[in-house]
Amino acid sequence: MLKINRMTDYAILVLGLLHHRGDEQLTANDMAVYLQLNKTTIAKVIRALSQAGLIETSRGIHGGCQLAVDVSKITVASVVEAIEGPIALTACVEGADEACSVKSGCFLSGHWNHVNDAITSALHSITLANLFQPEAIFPPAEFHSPSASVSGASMQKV
Amino acid sequence: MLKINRMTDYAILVLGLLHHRGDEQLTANDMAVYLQLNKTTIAKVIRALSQAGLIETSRGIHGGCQLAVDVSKITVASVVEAIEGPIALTACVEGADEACSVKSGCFLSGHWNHVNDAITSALHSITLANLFQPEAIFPPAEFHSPSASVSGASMQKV
DNA sequence: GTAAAATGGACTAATTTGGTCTTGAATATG
DNA sequence: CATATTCAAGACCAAATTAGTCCATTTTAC
Repeated sequence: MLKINRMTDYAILVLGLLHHRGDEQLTANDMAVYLQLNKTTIAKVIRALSQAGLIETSRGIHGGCQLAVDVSKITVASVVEAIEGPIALTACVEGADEACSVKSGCFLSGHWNHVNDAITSALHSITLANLFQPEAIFPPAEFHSPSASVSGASMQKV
Repeated sequence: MLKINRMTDYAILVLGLLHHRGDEQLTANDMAVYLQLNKTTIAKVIRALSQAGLIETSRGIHGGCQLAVDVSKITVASVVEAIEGPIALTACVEGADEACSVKSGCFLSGHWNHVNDAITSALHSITLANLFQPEAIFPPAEFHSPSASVSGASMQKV
């Protein structure tokens, strides 16, 4: 269905929140409260983003998270890959973890790569800076936290 | 996960088979045998493709299916849309059946459209003719039917 | 009228995804 | 050093989605 899944959606909300808060270190708990999501769910997202190098985390009593990279350098593709792994629509795409078992004889061999490349470059061409409208994001007066079910970025089937 | 789902995969196999057979009318049963899939599953795919106008069907004792449009005119996007409905990655995209409930205040409002447009145009830019390599498709000597599980086009998570 | 074919809907099973829980490891503080 | 806090990691269960099957209906050629 070519849908963005919810965890990726959350990841974008998390990155948006970190961006909004600038240098401030936020804990998983802070963000869970703001985003009205479960703490461990946010923790999962944080871990994935941290492993992908998009955010920096520190443990301990004054630990928390910060953006490791400016939002203008973070593409939608990198967020998707951080959460969902390499972008590969089908088993026939190089780098997919489940290789096509009819490799040599497969009449689509190599051609899904074109489709996949097209998608990937489309996702690479859009940064989070493009996605976040600075003036619209997180109104300073009152922080209108989008809940999970009404999240602006919430995914759905295609 | 940005994956192509299995039904869409089957649809592409069906279209590939119809293309290979040229003018010949094939029944759902014929195709199910060739593709080693269940007849009713293929029937479902046929119905969707027929409703989308990509194939022509005729009922009755000598009924069957034929391509309604040349493969050079069929884009990957049109197949995806035929099977899965309008391409929309998120709830915030115009035309999605589940409207974003924080519309006015949503800080991502309108921006998912960019992502969605990028994906959609990527899928529109690739035709089935691009996808099928005429010389590699369905070797004339013996028809090596790719089974469901080993389908060249089989989907997987991304 | 009968057989073969698509149509359509309902239902069940399988898979995937999301969310929760528990345990462990790191770190600042006193 | 003990403790509280925080991220790390994996196991697990629940929910949602997708795939597949079945059955009855309609259409059409013979």
